[in-house]
Amino acid sequence: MKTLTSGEIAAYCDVNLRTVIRWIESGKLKGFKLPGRGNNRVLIEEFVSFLEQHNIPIPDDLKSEITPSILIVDDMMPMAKSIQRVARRGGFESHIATGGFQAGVMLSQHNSKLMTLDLSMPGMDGYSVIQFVREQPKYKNLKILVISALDDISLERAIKIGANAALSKPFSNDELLETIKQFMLD
Amino acid sequence: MKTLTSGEIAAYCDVNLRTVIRWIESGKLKGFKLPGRGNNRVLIEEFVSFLEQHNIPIPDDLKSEITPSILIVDDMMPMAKSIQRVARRGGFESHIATGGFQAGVMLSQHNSKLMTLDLSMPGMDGYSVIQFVREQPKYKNLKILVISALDDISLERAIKIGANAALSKPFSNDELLETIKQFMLD
DNA sequence: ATCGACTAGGGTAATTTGGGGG
DNA sequence: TATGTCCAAATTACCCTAGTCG
Repeated sequence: MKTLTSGEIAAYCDVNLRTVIRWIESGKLKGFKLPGRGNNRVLIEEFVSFLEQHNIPIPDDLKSEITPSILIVDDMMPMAKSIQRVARRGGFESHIATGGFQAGVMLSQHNSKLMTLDLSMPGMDGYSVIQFVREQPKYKNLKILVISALDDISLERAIKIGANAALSKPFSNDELLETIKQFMLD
Repeated sequence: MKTLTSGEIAAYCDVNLRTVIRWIESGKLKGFKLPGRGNNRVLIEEFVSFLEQHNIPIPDDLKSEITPSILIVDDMMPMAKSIQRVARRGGFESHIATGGFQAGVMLSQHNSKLMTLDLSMPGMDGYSVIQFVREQPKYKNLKILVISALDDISLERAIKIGANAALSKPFSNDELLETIKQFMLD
């Protein structure tokens, strides 16, 4: 649980300490008070969303806390690494999950904006993953990019049940990067 | 009776160790001192109500202590339902995940205290699930109960890599309930 | 131009929090 | 690793002034 003090926030926003305290006390910036004499603390996520709401530029050292990333779900590590390289070329951070369970856990641990999903992982039903994700309100903004060597019918089915796009293997790195960009840059 | 050290509380609240000690000594946070050098301990319930009282966000891994629930991971719904019935008989709330991905997502959503894991799910490597969970500090308190029809060697292996207990099928409902109680009631 | 309401910031004293060495 | 003590730094409350806007 990373928190910021009112002083740190004042420095980030280049305003007076008192002003920050007023933001917090008026509820504009959500925070909480320590038991002592009520020193204020603000969760870093709250502060970032506060900055976004008011179109205040986000300092670089805070950006890393919330950088939207890509979750690459593929049991074939070479393939996953290859996708990761392409993502990195586009300047996007990514994480690799080689199994369904890991994917589910990592999805909530990272601020994933896009999930690439290999449909034909042995023993993992990609369709049910898509369906399950689409039933979760928490992930309604998550983009799903299906990557598979299956036929077009299968890809269309994936799209129909909630995937945002599908790439059939083999595909060029440029194609992949373009698709990634499309989702990551909104 | 689960307790926290002052250091753990300091980490949870992102404040200095000394600050925590002062909170305890001033009575703001109720705790007690060990006979030896007077090291402080705080009951987990006291700490949670302290957090609530001061509107301090409650860390995820403490939430499982407040409303403990069970995550039942089994692809065979009848089996899962059966386990759930037994759990309910003991008064425990539970959720069912029929796939690895679902399990991973639900684990983080419910902050489960106990996960029952069917080792022999088709296409899902239970061992790698156990290993992965044990690598996650966030789930260091999660108890894993392996349920399987596999031989004893397999169950021992599961225990060795991090499962807390193993039940081999078939087992009686009473056996299961006893094991569940053991973990859920600490 | 003046007023009133509001927001931001300055100064000070009191308190809390944090850091180092034992 | 946790504690007690001492000290420095940060934070807060309170009272105040300056600026903005209608």
